[in-house]
Amino acid sequence: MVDVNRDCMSNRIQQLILERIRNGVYAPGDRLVELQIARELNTSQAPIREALCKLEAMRIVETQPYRGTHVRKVSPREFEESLQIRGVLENLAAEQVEKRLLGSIDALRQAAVHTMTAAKEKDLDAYRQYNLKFHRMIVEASANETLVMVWDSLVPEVRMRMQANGNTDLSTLLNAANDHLEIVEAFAEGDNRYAGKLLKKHAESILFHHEHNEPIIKEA
Amino acid sequence: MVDVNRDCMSNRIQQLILERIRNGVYAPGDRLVELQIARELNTSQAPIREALCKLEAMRIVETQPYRGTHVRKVSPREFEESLQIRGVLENLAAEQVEKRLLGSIDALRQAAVHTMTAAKEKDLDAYRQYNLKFHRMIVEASANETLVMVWDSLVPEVRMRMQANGNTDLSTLLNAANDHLEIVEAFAEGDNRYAGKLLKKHAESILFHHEHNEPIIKEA
DNA sequence: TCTGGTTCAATTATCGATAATTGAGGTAAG
DNA sequence: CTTACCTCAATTATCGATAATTGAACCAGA
Repeated sequence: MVDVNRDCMSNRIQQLILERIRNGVYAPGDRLVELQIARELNTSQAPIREALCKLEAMRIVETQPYRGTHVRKVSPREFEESLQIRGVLENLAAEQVEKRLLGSIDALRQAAVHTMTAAKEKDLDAYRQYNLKFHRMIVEASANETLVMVWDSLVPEVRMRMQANGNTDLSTLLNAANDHLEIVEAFAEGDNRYAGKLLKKHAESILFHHEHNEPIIKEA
Repeated sequence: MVDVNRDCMSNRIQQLILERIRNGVYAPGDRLVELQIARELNTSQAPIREALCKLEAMRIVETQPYRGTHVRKVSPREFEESLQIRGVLENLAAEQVEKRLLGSIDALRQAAVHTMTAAKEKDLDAYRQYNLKFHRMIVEASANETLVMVWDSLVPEVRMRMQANGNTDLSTLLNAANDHLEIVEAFAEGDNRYAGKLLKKHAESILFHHEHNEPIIKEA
């Protein structure tokens, strides 16, 4: 029995569904039937609806009146758009990173190193984890809460899309991990502006790889 | 009796509440009691909850478990953060605007002219309306749906904050409107890159005005 | 075959009632 | 006077049941 300890039922359910989408239990396009989940979790329809409502807000699922809720599909196009936007957001973040916040430069470097290790070992899960951590650390270091929120809102799409297609050949990962190391050093030298430019280029470079890599899964 | 014609109750209610927040019927910080609104609108609690859930997703209101929902207050800081982010987003948008989409260059110019007219006439409402239109047209012209969404998500905060404080002295508006005209001409000449830079500077300039203009209303 | 209508099961949207939680106010011990 | 502990009214979270809507299957007439 899966059980997350959170405040209200609806929040726990939200987490549960999110987890299932991550694990592929619910795949993009799948329909989520409220009463069905309710029965399974021994609750009523209400908390399920709320959970789905919040997930819709996160753009993880899509709901149409009287027609149900589906796990959202992220098109290659949308993936590319998100990536590009993340690029400029991270560029902005980097420029705003303050010295005092770079006390965590070692932690950042460590995350970067971890992505490299994961890339070499072809450990995709580990790569994703540390990649996410690396980028988020930078965004957080900007001390710009709104920026963090907006950035966060774009992450699920990227993750979902990465899950969906196989654009993860070794060279792409290695190049990306190498970018990370360069970016860390730019920060270490206090050249935030340059770090920002590298981050933007980093995003564009992944974008390039993606565009020239035929997606394995076709959209409907 | 206010009545919006939309599909489900919850959507209509969402629109209604949104309208009331815009009109100041519900002010920032106000608490929205579910059953109270339900009684007023002759519905049950459920659709109200859903409407509030969606508004929370839009970051118009804030909800804490068992502690209710309040109209969100946008701090000067958050306003500034949003503005800055909009700046880089619009910069990106401008770079992506395609020629064929600039068939609407006249419409864009018209919006810009309207902001100038409104500024001269000190018609704040009109200014807001055309300012919003002007900026959104550019973002839309990028043909980047994700960008439009992210940008949209930042607009309510700006509006709410503009409503809350009085940083609208004539010179600020006139300068801003003048920026608009310059931006249009950059687009007209096909120099999207330059237009993008102007847009970013435009945001920064408003930011500057805002930072050096003591907010009238203090935060709690 | 096609088009338009009809029925029906499945599902979402809404309802009215109940359980759970909070915050305010009171109260007594220290 | 303060702190910890109660009590209770107000409100949110959840429940079980019902109304509204959809989409598919079926059917009849051109």
